[in-house]
Amino acid sequence: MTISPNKQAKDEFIKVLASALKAAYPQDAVTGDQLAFSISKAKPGFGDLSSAISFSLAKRLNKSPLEISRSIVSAASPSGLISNIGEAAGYVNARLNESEYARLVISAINERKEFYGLTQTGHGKKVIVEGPSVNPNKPWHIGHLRNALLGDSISNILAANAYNVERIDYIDDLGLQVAESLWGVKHLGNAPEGKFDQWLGEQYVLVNKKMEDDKSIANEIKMLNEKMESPSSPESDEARDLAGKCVRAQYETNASYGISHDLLVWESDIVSGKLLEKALSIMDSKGMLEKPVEGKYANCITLPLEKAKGFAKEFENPAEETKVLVRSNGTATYVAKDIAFHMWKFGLIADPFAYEPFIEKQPNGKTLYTTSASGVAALFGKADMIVNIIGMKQSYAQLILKAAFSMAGYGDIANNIVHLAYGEVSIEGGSLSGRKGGWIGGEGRSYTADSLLTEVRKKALEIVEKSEKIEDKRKSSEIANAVALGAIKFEFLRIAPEKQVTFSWERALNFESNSAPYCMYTYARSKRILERAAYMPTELSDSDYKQMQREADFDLAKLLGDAQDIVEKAGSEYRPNVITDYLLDLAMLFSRFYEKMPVIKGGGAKNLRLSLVAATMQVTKNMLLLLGISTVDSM
RNA sequence: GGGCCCGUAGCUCAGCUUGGAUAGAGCAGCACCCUUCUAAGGUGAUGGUCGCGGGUUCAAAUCCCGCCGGGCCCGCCA
Repeated sequence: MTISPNKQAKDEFIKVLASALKAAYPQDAVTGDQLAFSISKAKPGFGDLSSAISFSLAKRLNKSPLEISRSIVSAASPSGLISNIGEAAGYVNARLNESEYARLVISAINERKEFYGLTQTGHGKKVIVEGPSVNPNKPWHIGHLRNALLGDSISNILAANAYNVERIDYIDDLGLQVAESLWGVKHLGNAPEGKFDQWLGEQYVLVNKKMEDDKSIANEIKMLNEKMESPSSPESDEARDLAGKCVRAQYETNASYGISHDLLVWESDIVSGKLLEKALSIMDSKGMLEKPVEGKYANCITLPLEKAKGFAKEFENPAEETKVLVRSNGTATYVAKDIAFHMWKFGLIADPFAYEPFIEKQPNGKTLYTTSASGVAALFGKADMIVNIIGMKQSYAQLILKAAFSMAGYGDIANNIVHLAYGEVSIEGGSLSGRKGGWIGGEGRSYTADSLLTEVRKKALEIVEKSEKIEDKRKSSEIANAVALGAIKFEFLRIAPEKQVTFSWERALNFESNSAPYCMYTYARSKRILERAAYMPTELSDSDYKQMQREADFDLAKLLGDAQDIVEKAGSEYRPNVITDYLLDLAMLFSRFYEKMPVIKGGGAKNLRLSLVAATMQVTKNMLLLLGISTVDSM
């Protein structure tokens, strides 16, 4: 496995520093880790890499940072990728051998192509990413879309870091929301029309309005919900059937956004598979549970939280010292089902599920499977790590989940559950409440994921149709679609997950700078250059590399050398915005290069610049793909 | 009462995990650049008490403590 050019340069700088330090201060050992830690990118005008090691040694050596840095520089002998060592204000600055470094970067990209930027960090460990788990009784609104896009991108990024990723979508077909919708379908007397999830979501809003006037409906629905919970009752079949229709419609949205999953897990299958009983018996055997016969929690099964006190601050002084897992009426709470589900995810409970295909062919070409009453056994679950893409609101519930594993003695597992808590999406002056219908919006524009795509596509098509660069007009709608998808995805993913988002049509419809279309545009421009030049990849000679100018040419090469480190960072932090930031830097640097540096008319530098253009294209494409965004050849 | 997240330019955001050199982008506004590889672009100028106050440190947007403002949670809802 190749290590990243950036790391290679850093390693060589460390070696140079280490031997200089040994010569200058033989008595004082400095570890490689310390040196690695001290190195960062140099500020513009100070070379390429900087070490702040003199500052951390100052006290120990009882010398000023300036003095130390000078001693290091005079003892240093640059070699390999490091062409020069200098000193400024206590920093030790290194300059890279431009030709050698660019050669390293360009040949790595030429060699690895679509695999350039990928890492081995995950070593094939299995990770389950769960999301978006939208209730199966309404269409996706833009908040669900944020969840789905984060999940999709994080899955891609983890896969790029050599994790074996399984994408699971949990379907809560037994919730009160489905009961309400089912009641509506039975009693409102409306016939389905249009996209089923949209229609069902509207019924749900109507039911909630009706409930405000007629309190008795709530009781009927509660009874309906209890019947649904008992496996193989007519009501449970009806609910599953209704939810199934809705999920199929929701997966049309999935497909239009180019998102795929591996498996649907239905809450009703968790119940009929007796996961809960198995989970409770495991917890009982660890002595974690209580079954009070009197008092507030009479006839419940509860999880006392005293033992969780050391696990997190939240449990030190809680309002409620106990979490109910099974209610006095015998039904399970959400947290109980989630604990059971996670025991299955980690393979602590033998797999009771049967599986069958739900959608034969998704955007990624793979089949979507579902848990079901009939079907075959398969290899799902048994993960080493779990990433749950779930809103910030559920932080406390996710914490109890982790604490439960910790209390059961599975500390490793508790540490391997990652809750990616993302901030809520709201709209200007309102919320996206499913119940109240905030997502329906007004004036013909709704806040569903479907409607967003339609609107953005319309705007993209207007612009695309004006473009003179698109020779084949039949391709216009295809291009507009790619641009619209890119714009939407980028706009969500560029914001750090934990931030709240207030949706704005103005920003959603802006395709300039800080956007996917900007990155896609630089790709299309590059593509045109290579076409015009009838570019064929070739090995560059020493004299080609000698043509390189530090500004623009080398800056670009240097940034291209960071791709692998960026992918690794995005993966370890579960932050797609690390990728969007990098892409913007790259597109910006390329745009400057494009303005400043003639490529085809670049004379002696033509070969080198063509290679740089091709390399930038490849890296842009690879990184956009991690966000689920595809490129177009012209726009 | 307790806990979690956020607060950086008029607006939308990076940077904070691991403290280091003049705090970076984009949008809006101002002045420019298409006979030259796609102007969805580029250049320049303008715009900042990094919420406030302490502390630690040679060095704080970054770490610690305390406030203030916004959001969320602490259910036999999911």
